[in-house]
Amino acid sequence: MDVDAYLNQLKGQGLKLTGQRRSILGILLAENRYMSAKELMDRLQEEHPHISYDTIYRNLKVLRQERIVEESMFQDGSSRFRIRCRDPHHHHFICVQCGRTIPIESCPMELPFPVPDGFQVYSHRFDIFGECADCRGVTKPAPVSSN
Amino acid sequence: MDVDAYLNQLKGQGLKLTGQRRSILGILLAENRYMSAKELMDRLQEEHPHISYDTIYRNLKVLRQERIVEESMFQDGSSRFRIRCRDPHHHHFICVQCGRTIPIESCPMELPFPVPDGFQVYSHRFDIFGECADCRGVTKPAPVSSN
DNA sequence: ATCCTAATTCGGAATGATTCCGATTTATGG
DNA sequence: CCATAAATCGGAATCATTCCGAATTAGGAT
Repeated sequence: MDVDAYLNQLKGQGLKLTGQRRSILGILLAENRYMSAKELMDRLQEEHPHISYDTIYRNLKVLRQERIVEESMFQDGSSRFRIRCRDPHHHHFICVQCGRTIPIESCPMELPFPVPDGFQVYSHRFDIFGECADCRGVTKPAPVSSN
Repeated sequence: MDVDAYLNQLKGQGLKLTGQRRSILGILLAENRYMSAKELMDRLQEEHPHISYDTIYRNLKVLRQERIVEESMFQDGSSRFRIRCRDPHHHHFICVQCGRTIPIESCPMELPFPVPDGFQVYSHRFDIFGECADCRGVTKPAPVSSN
């Protein structure tokens, strides 16, 4: 999927296609991994020297509402953002170094455990944190990240 | 397990048994659920009107290192703390209202999925967020959830 | 091409959780 | 009761995130 498809979706919602918005989308699409707001800021300043965090967070929120971006709270207490996976699964191996993600081929909700009486489930999360082959400097060929 | 057992463990490490430390342990043991630093502050001020956040966080860190307390990053980006479960499992239904936890009777790591080549697993997390029967004020069985 | 207006951006201030720091106090072994 | 390392306190600092008011801009209508 390319930037234009997403831009069209935004336009359809009456949202404006600003340079900042294009850049945020472009970076997230190119990187295809979890990024922090600060990482985005550093990259965005190349093209938009005066961009503010407000703009970054505001756009990330819009993109999240449009289901283009997904957000995950990391262990350090800050959010990371990435282009949303098109696949239905929602779980990843996550490299704590580079933010790369690799899909997990199953979902724990498939497991047959009992839900407590009266408990209303809203959401769940399942993530496996670690270090990817590249970041570990392992000699083997690195698995290609996707999704 | 009572407060004294934990206090002995701390004493064995050359740590001092201060009133603040006792109170923190006492509250966490009595509540037996995830609590925020602020919740602890509110409760602690009853006995220690001048206690500081520094003291709370410092003690929580010590207790975590002693494996007495466990910490979990919640979705709002702030940490919650609770007395560590003695059971080996580490997954919970978590009520987003009151912080109550109910153990999940399985662990997703039992599932047979492949680990990517060269990926070194450090940790994983699996939590199911929702609302418990008490907080929902339910008398009846709950509707079935999804996801 | 120009206008209009809602959407967006900007910079800086505000917020909230958490940590740091220097000065002071305290638990505990001897 | 002393010595001293451990712990506390209050307030300042930090970091991620949000808020706000004023200024700018994208995009449809004229």
